[in-house]
Amino acid sequence: MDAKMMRESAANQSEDDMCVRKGPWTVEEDTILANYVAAHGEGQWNFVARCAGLNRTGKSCRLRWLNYLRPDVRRGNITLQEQLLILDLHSRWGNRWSKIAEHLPGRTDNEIKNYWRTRVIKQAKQLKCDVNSKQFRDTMQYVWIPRLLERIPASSEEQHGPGTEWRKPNYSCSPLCPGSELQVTSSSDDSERTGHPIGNGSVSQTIEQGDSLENIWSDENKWFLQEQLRDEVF
DNA sequence: AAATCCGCCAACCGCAAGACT
DNA sequence: TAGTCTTGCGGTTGGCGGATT
Repeated sequence: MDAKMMRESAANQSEDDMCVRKGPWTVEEDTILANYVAAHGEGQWNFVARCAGLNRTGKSCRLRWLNYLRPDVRRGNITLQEQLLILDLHSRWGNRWSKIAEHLPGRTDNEIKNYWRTRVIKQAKQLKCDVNSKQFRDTMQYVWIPRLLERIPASSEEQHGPGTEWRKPNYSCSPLCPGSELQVTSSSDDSERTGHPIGNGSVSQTIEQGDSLENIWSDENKWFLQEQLRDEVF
């Protein structure tokens, strides 16, 4: 089919948009879409939607295929390695979900985005800081990422042979930004749960020139942060 | 047992960029 | 060059199911 026919087809589609189906996909729809893509390949999603007899938009078909039906889509929990990679890549590229997803084979941008919003932003809220703040980034870089590295058994590295995307990042405590302040706020629940006398309030520390996180945190601050993070999924 | 809350995830929406006419 | 359409991306929402009250 040439481009002209595709356009005519697309033009006719606008009439059908009035009664286009939305919401969850049925097994029948999945089968139709999967069979059609298997026979004709990906792309031209508006055309696919129309010719496969699916009362869906092209966008909806594309999304369903990429996020669910594609044979190489990986399902299940995000592994520790994947978590680490997401944190690492997000620190470099920000919310470039599709770019990050390129480095996690089988994972979709949607899945990574959901992971970030449900897990990482939740952690930031618990720490009462903005997810884009330097405070949170430092906490991630100097606390969570090292903790993840500790939890990844050596054997798991063997599972990632040559040619795979996974690599163990080399993190070090570089000097922090002078003048910024690290702060963690606690609730009475924390002291009740842990028995530590810190109680309500917050701990904070202003960063001086040349400081690294390791040497600026007092023992109490370190302890508090560890307690905050002790049971986290990270 | 019923009601409510909350986390997770699939799917939708709006926008921007690029291709095409 | 302007208009139209497709594709891809990131933000947001709604519903489901498990946990809690």
